Amino acid sequence: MSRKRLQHGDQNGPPTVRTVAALAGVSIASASRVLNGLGASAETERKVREAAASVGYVPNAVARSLQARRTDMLALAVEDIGNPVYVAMMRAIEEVAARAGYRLQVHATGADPAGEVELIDGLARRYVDGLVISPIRVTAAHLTALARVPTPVVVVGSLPDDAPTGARPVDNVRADSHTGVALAVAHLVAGGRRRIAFVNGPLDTVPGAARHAGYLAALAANGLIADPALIETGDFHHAAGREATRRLLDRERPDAILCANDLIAVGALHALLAAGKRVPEDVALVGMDDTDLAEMSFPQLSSVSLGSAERGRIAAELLLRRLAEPTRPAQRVTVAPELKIRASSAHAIAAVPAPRIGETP
Amino acid sequence: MSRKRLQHGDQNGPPTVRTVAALAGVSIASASRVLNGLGASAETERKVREAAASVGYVPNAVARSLQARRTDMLALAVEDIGNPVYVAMMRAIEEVAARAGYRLQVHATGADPAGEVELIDGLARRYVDGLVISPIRVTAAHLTALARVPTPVVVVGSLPDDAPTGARPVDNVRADSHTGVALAVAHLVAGGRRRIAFVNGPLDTVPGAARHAGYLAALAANGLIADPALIETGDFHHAAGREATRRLLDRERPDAILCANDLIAVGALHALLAAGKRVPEDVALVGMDDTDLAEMSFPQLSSVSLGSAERGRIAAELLLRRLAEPTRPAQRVTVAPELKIRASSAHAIAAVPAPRIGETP
DNA sequence: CACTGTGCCGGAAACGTTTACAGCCGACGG
DNA sequence: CCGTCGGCTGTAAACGTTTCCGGCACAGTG
Repeated sequence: MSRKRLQHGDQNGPPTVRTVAALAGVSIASASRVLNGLGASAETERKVREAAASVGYVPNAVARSLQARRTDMLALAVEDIGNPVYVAMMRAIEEVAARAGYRLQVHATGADPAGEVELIDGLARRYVDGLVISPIRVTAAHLTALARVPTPVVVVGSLPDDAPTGARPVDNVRADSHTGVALAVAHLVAGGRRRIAFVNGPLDTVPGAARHAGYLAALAANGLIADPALIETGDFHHAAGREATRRLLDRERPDAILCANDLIAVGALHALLAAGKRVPEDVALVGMDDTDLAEMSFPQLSSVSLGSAERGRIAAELLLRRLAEPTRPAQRVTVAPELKIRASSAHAIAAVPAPRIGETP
Repeated sequence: MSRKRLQHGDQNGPPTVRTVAALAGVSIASASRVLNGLGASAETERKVREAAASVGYVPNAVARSLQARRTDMLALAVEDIGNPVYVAMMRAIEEVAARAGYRLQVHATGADPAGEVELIDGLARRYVDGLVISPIRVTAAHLTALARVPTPVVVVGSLPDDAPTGARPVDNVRADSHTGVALAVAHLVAGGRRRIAFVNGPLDTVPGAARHAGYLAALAANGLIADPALIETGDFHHAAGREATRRLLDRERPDAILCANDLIAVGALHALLAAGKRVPEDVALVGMDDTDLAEMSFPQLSSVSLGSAERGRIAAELLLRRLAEPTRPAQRVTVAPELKIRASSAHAIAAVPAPRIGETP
């Protein structure tokens, strides 16, 4: 089939600005100007608007993007878009983005570092104006990729302090797990608990490592000695939390359990109730992240909010700000943790504000 | 500032295919061909690859989209991207899309019908190749928008049967709430329950209406008479479920509660336990959607799976299929419900397969 | 030796916008 | 009466690709 290429005059496919211009009897420049609300005479304006309406003209976003060199789209990359923490983050980011006229694209990285790096490198294709990424492990490859990428990126989660702040400034928003854990431990101690177990996720992840360190520090700050037998690790999910707690209970008699995660905590609650323990009378339980799950369990779960939604909101705002102002210095924001006390760890003096770290009892 | 517009020869901004071509000493056509793996002599191939590597050339996705008239991007629009049902759906869609080389864009519509219609109409801007939308209420405006949109759309959820299957075929995947409710009721009846209450979401939503009708029909099929006092409605969330159940318990003595939703069911569980009821001994409890929550509550929650992930997967596949084959006839897929029996409704004969609807005991 | 394929190559058009620039025309001030 | 100015307008370039098509060199065939 040797059909000639379509010429401009043809009336195929959706109407373009030239269709409108031709119909209105003006140049495409004038048509474009009217359509964008720039100056034009009343007469031209009328003709163009009529023509556009009559053919149902809608501007093509891709062509506009090419010319404007912006896509009005942001991307979010997290390990698992089903994890409640990331869901909260995503929701906040979507909201900020939508309000600012940006659309949001999501990527599930599956915690594959190679895939994450590929994604970062892919930004050079410029299909997106900016990226929020929350890598669960940060490798050297991440850092070099970040240093050479031409598109603004905000990293949610800790970045090594010696990160090469390459040519491009990378904004960073992080949780303060360390203080968060301290709040929880102080609260449990204030409730008279002394054998405080800790069920953690993998130690080679950013949050796993931070929470482990925080736990040890908090025990010390409260004059307790860390007993390795009270520490269990699994992954960050619910089934792992249940198993880990089961192992723990077979071995020890903790009077409180701190979990690195609400998912783990819900699993722990399961194991505790199944073992006939009363919560909080026999064992107090505290989770982290303060996801929706915390309010949904019974008894309701005390949890340390690390501000997932807040971090998402801030990350999105930093990204927008950088898009507006590409050369401003890189910024690091740490959001303060907050302990939400609920039934799973209630005690007589629950109403007392959690003591500050460093106060030895 | 009256700086002259950049001319082609300049070496500003990121390298383009002309940069590469110039560097390799070939035409842009040849450069493009090599870069796309089309035919070229070994010599040309080498020169172009070297040039591309030396300047770190990366093709611009927007320009490519403009020329190819496709964006390799799909969109998902749901009321709330935080709702576990939609999260499951989104996860499945993202996976199918990613595997096929598409990216996924998400929109939270906030159940605003006007916004949804605007979104559908916005597809004419062609910033996306296809859309999966799950409107919680379907208005006439939705239907007319669907009929005129130039981009493939898959609707998840029921569509009126008399929907004008406009010029464009709209694929449709739906849950079978009706049968799902029937499974749950039959199971409860088989466990000896007779006063089966129903806590529903709003009746003017697609799922609310379907589940209500299913409940009435299932009671009738099992020879029970519907007691309006056993029916409560709220919204589809956890707090509403708790409140509704509280009201119900103040008034009635149900021996089972069926909830339109796992979120509602978790709220109901809360109210039951807080009221000192034993679950399932005093009151059996069954939710719907079989979200992750069901496994996380204690006791674990029986739930009717309506296949959210499955529906997402199918919707994505239908969309991809239609992109490949735009003119195939519209397809409607209904996914079969499945009752997952867990502790919250366990009974002596739980091992017996749920009786089929229509069998009167 | 003339003719016809066959591969490669480069020029240029096309995708659908926005916008710099120059031209035109009427008004207005000197 | 002339110069300038300001408002509109149209031409064309640009954003960065892909691809149609014509041309050219070379090999193979009669």
